[in-house]
Amino acid sequence: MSTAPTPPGSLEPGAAKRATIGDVAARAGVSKSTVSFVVNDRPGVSATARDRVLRAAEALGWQPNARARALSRNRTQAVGLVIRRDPELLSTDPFFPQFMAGVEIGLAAHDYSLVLQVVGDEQSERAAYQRFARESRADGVFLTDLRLHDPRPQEVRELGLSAVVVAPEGTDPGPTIGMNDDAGVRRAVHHLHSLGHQHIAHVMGTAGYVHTEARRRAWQNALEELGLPTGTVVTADFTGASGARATHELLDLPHPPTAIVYGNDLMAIAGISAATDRGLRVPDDLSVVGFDDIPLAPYAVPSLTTVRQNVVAWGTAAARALVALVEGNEPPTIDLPPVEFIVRGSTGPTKNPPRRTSRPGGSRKG
Amino acid sequence: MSTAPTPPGSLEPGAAKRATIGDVAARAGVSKSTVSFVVNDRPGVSATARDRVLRAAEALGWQPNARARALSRNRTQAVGLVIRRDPELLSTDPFFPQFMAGVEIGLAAHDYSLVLQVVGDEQSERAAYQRFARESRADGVFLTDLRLHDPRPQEVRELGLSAVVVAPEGTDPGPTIGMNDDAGVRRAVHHLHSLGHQHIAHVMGTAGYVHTEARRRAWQNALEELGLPTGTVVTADFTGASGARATHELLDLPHPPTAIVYGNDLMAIAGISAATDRGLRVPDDLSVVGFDDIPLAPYAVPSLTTVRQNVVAWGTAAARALVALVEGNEPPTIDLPPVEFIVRGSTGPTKNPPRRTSRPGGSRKG
DNA sequence: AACCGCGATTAAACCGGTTTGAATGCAACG
DNA sequence: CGTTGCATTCAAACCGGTTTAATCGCGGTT
Repeated sequence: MSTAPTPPGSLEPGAAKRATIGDVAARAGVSKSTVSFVVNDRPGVSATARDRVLRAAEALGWQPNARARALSRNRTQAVGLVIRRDPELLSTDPFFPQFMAGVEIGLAAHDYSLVLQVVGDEQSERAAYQRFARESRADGVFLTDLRLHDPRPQEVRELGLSAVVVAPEGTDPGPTIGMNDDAGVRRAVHHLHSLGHQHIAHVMGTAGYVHTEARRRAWQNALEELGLPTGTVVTADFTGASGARATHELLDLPHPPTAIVYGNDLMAIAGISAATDRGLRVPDDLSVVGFDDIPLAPYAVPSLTTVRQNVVAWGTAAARALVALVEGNEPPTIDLPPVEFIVRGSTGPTKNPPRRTSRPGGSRKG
Repeated sequence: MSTAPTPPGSLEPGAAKRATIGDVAARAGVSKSTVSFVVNDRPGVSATARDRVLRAAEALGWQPNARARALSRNRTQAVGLVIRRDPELLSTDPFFPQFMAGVEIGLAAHDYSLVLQVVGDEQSERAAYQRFARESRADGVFLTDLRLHDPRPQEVRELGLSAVVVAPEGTDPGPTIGMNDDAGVRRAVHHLHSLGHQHIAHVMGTAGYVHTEARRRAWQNALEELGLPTGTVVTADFTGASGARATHELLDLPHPPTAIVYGNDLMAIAGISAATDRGLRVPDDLSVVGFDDIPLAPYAVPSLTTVRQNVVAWGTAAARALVALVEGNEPPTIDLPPVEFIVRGSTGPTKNPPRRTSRPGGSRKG
């Protein structure tokens, strides 16, 4: 080993302290103001001066310090995202990773950063927004997982933060990004109907969320459109365990459904597992439709028919809208790709008349 | 209640200028320095003065402005995480969400923020670290997904960033957080051996990653320990498609394995799907072991035997270590929970002598 | 009475940018 | 030739904290 001159993590000797705007100004033979004007593309700088400044900045490897800039501009040039999730759902939920990836794409062109906070409960969530605002850590925030009568849009705006709500248009008076992804549910029900199903049940996700309710309503409306009798709905909470439980509940009914539309893929796959445990075969005895099209969906046994929404595109659109909002520009017109309905192996024609099955004894998953 | 000029909650979107340290000082009848000393817990302030300051801050709802503080302390009080992922893997990978959640827990006590950047390729990744450094957006970074001979630890330190490497101890000369999760693979092989398996193959994740290679080596070493013949290994890339492909490849061999240990759950579940498509039954004809214990693992059909590591705890430990590093404190001693090996339905005794099967015609998943 | 020592307190400099208002140079105009 | 107008340029104030060095107050010594 060498005579390791630097303790791990400390500044390297090579890292001479970074150049400042003053250094650049001195080298270019102009004032700090002129340098500032140049880097901010403001008029009133001669071509020669601009040239000298750029050359000097280049030579010194200078780039404006975001900290100083944030202070004097009173803007952090960062947006915040608060993620509230059950620990279990956190690592399966396909929404956030994709949304974040999309946000980065939308932010990339504008030199904004994304500040993240993961919280477990509502109280911490509120504290997170307050912190973004009070400590000036973000100029604006995304609001996701909107609930019915959600107080957050109002609250964060009172904190002085710009906000973009990620939900179908009309959910909130402020700017919203999102679309009626429940159109996918409608297509699912029509698909099942065309296969001959008459008893189509629904397993809902956590009650109270806008998207949960929207999916339930879409399912219900589709049944009405088709003149089918009112279906059975069971409330679950998006976890696998709840999906399995809800499935058993439906299959325990005197007249069990021949098809179930789930609020997400995780519950749907757990539903397949539950049905299989009871000796039912999917799709011969029971057809299953999920929602999300997680990467595992094609590899479920049988592969899962589901609904896919382009969440990355949502993220990009939301980011662009939020940046525009923060900077006081006109929000860009957004054009989101439509939802897709993907037919795989878990749906098929009704084959057998409903027959009673029962839950297998004692064994518990987990 | 006092006549505070800006009681919390009365903020109008536009107006609402927040109290500054000067306002607090004036209200408490002391200087800015004293206020600063109080909020930073520095000695040399009388109890009465401290009391008055705290009371004034409380009344004004004041909290130091992170932007100003960042500038004068030359420290942002934020740490960065760069996520590089294939789009497909992004939404299935259980690592990042859990790691991030853990990081938040570790950061919470210290008032640090987490700045995130999601990138697609190596070049953008490098640019992301440079940006963190040049624009002073983070004081330190986490380095995950370490590759063999990874240049990043060196590079980011040259940029003047503190760094904590998330990898088994000894992988890097600097501070590392992580453990030999490959011990789980060893237990998996022993488990399979005890069930009577002699032909245990391995489907590797993307080559070149430290954890990929560690798992392969653990599998190989375990075979040697048990005196079993050298097993077959196929390289895949952690995606479902690659897992299915690798599985077919193994089952096409003249002497197909009776058990396969996969580099992650996604590939393992895709492997079950592939085997099922060929008419094999899991675990009777083929035993399968995954890695990660994603929430879906219990709901695969059959449920998946796998290895679970406490990634949240890693995140917390990594965050604590990074904050200590940034602040020049002694890194805390870390104590990570051991990996767990979870036996479910996808592994069982060898029942049938290996028999030839073949891939089903034409159909493609997706 | 003059002096010391020391904790408490504060004025002022500083961090690195942005922004304002005034000064400068120069050409065109009356 | 004195003005005026315009494009450049820059010094200085400012953003809201932290930090340094000097000052103040006061009891105890000599």
